[in-house]
Amino acid sequence: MTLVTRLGDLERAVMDTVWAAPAALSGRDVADALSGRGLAYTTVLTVLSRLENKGLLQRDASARAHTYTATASRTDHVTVLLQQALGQAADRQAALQHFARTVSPAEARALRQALDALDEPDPTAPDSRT
Amino acid sequence: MTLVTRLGDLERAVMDTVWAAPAALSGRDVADALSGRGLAYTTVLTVLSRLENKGLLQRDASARAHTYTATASRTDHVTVLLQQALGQAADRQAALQHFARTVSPAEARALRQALDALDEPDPTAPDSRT
DNA sequence: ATGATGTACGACGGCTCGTAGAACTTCTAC
DNA sequence: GTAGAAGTTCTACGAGCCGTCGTACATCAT
Repeated sequence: MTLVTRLGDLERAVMDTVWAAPAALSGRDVADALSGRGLAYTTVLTVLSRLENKGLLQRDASARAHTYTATASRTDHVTVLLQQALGQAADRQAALQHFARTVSPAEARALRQALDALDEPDPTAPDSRT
Repeated sequence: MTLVTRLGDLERAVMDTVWAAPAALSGRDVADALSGRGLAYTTVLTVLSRLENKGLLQRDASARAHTYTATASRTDHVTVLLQQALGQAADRQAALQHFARTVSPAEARALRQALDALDEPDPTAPDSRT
């Protein structure tokens, strides 16, 4: 598996459409959502197929009009991107520390909160040792 | 300014070489460092020029053999990559929280430490107001 | 049956990247 | 001061990716 992450502009727009939708979308649905671009319908279908080949979309071909859903949530996808970016660092910890200084205060709070939650692995379970 | 970040394999190898060096490197230096690849010397020069055009390298042409240095540290570069990845998220805070759960314990500690340091803006300066 | 709707496949043009040769410009060592 | 070494610039080509469709073929409803 190579890098899963080479997305062009239109590909990203299609993924955004799929991620924003509450349910599976047909090619027609996506084409309609992107009608502002004046694309041919087949263009959208081609991109959907390519995204399926890249493993980002899953196709349901049971009906005549195939429908597509994302294989991973947008947040999961961004996490992969973040890990890939981090993988470029020589010193991952230093890179993270540098990065931490570039986030907004609200984002810093969100991060800290998530890190704190890591220390309480399962807040719903009764503590096994105290 | 578009995305500064499209690096191919060889381009990355060259950047790694430059980042790993303590001082500016000539084309010959880089070519020697990458001699394992059996590249033509001019290939290395071409890549160096492209990286300069992308803004990742700075060229010193004062001597006959031009030398190159990185315009940003590797850590800075990774930070840009991380911010770009984060920019793909619909909900940046949620993405960060999700990401926080995927880092190693040591990385989590490093992150927390950097976040804590954010609360003490300048530990070296005397407090201007107390 | 016939038009509407849908999919599959192939294709083309632009751009990026790895790759490098050819031509031109200095240095340097006799 | 001249020949070769070493450097740079320019141009180019082939592969691969991406936006973009057209055409051909399948299927469904009327």
